[in-house]
Amino acid sequence: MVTIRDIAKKMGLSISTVSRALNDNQRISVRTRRQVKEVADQLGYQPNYNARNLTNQEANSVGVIFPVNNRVVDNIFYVGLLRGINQQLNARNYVLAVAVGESADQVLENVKSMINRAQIKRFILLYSHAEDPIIELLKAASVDFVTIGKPAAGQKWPYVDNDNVNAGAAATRYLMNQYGVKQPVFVESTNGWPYEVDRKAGYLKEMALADKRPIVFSIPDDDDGTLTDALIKAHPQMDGVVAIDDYTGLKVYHRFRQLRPKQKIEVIGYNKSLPDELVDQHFHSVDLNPHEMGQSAVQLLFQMQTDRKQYTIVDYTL
Amino acid sequence: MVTIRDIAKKMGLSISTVSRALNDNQRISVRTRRQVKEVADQLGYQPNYNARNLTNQEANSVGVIFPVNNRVVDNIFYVGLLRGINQQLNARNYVLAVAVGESADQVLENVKSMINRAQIKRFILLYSHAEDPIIELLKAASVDFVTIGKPAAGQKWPYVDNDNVNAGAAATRYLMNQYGVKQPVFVESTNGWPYEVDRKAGYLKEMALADKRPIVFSIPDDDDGTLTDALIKAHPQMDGVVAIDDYTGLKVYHRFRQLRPKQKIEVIGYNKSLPDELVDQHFHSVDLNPHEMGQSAVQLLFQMQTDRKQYTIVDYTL
DNA sequence: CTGAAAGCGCTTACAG
DNA sequence: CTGAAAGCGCTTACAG
Repeated sequence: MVTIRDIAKKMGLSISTVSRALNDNQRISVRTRRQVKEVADQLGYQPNYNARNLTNQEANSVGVIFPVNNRVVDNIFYVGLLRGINQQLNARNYVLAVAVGESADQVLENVKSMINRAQIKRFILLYSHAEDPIIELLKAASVDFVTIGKPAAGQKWPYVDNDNVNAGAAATRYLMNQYGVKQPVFVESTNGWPYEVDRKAGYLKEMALADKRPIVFSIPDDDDGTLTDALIKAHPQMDGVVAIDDYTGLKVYHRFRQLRPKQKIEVIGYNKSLPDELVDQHFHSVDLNPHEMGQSAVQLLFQMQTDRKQYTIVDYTL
Repeated sequence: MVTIRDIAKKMGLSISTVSRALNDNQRISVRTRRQVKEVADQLGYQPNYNARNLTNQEANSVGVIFPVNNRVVDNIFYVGLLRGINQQLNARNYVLAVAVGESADQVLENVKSMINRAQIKRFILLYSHAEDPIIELLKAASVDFVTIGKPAAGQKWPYVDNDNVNAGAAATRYLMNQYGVKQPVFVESTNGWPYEVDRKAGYLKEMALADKRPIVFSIPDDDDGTLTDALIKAHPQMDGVVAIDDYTGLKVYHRFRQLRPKQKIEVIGYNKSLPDELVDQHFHSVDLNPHEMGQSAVQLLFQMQTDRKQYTIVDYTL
């Protein structure tokens, strides 16, 4: 292993100078800096992260925290985020460390260990929940973090998100304009996540603009189909669905097909969870561009101290 | 931050003794060990990983490497693996570091940096490809690694896998016995991955046992449907499909539905990529238990030096 | 513009 | 059974 000591010896400089040169310290002459870097390259020098982190009292890692109890289809979205995040981290010579577990306690322990033992000072949460013990921990520890998804009303922290009000309106418009849907229905869960509130607001706005009566289904995630069926039956005029996500959209679509096999319906969800080849042509999805969201999250995380910038909005694609 | 020095001072011991006691060194009396640990707990001592890693010349991290160019539906499987892996890593006070990128070169650079700068000595590959430059790098660097999926014929390294021959036979039997399928067809890609070879062998074995004529479709991943359609048309008697994976299975299922809407068909794929609520009741899937595979991968990775154990077989669920 | 020295928090060979 | 000391590879305040 070649160290800065080897470079120093070879060049007849002190290790202080070599260290400073490699870090582009202004106090070292441009010429020396260039020479040191050349020799470093030539010797195949690679900085030892553990040594640097020990001195800096800070790891060059970002902790990426997964939600507990997520749906498997959402995993598709998370890996998109991971790719975007890691692309930016690599460019900064940072390492992506993952915190994921079966229970909130497991993840909490994982994150504690990242903070206290690994000395990780920056985190990205792949979700945004109100009253999350992880968020409390991160705040208490005074480390930087960014969430994917904006915080609930009354909370405030840096985040990356889409413009969900617009995305809700655009999806509604899409069904009406592209597919001639007369009576789109909005389907939400009973969780009331911030993005649900916003997409619904967009739907309601668009319905008002089109002078149509809005219809909202609130279906718990664990509904076995009974409630979904009842709601479909209660609204014979529905011919389109704006679903809060692909999972919900596909569930409603399937129930609808069972109940009214002959009748036409267009459904749109969010997340682009499945490629077009695997879904029916009447099922659509808004792409939230996870790769770009991931990249933006890192950018936000690394410019927070200087900018105090609070959020980034990423475009959706329809 | 409390360090071993603080514990030593408080107890009137040397830091050597404290370090040894915390590491359960036999040379320290059981009594002292217990006392040191008690005081450590009481003070809220947390070991500094960067310091330890610097001394040990080895990071307490495992690099988890994603494939390039995977299909998005496979992401579901990868996150399952990640959860299994991290559960075992947390128990060992290890950190999960991810290598993922858009191109083989990006990932290669990422892994190089993990080896040379972060001093990571153990890796898990979430895939198993022949002639992979990453594998070559890991071998050349003499670090330990385990792949998910067995190596191609002629290659040899430690891995975790299912018994794919059995899984191929079981899926074929399942269609015939549970759903009365008369003529199951096997659909593979043109990639020839080891698991394809094995699942096909299982299918062929089962067909021979049942005294039926095997039919194999080889469809390139990028087929736009033309070849799939042609093959379906050429085999009017097919009433069941054993597909190499869920992606392929769903594609064939959709084409079949378009071509012969009235005719009954049962399809089975692999990976349990989608929850039951989201797929038709005639679509089935073999669960490869990624969570367990991930756990086994870590166990194998940590007992390699002692056992020279070469692989672990994890059960599938049907 | 450059260097000598201290220090980050551990582990472990050597000594007793 | 325990301790003093060296060392892992960096960064940086202090000195010149």
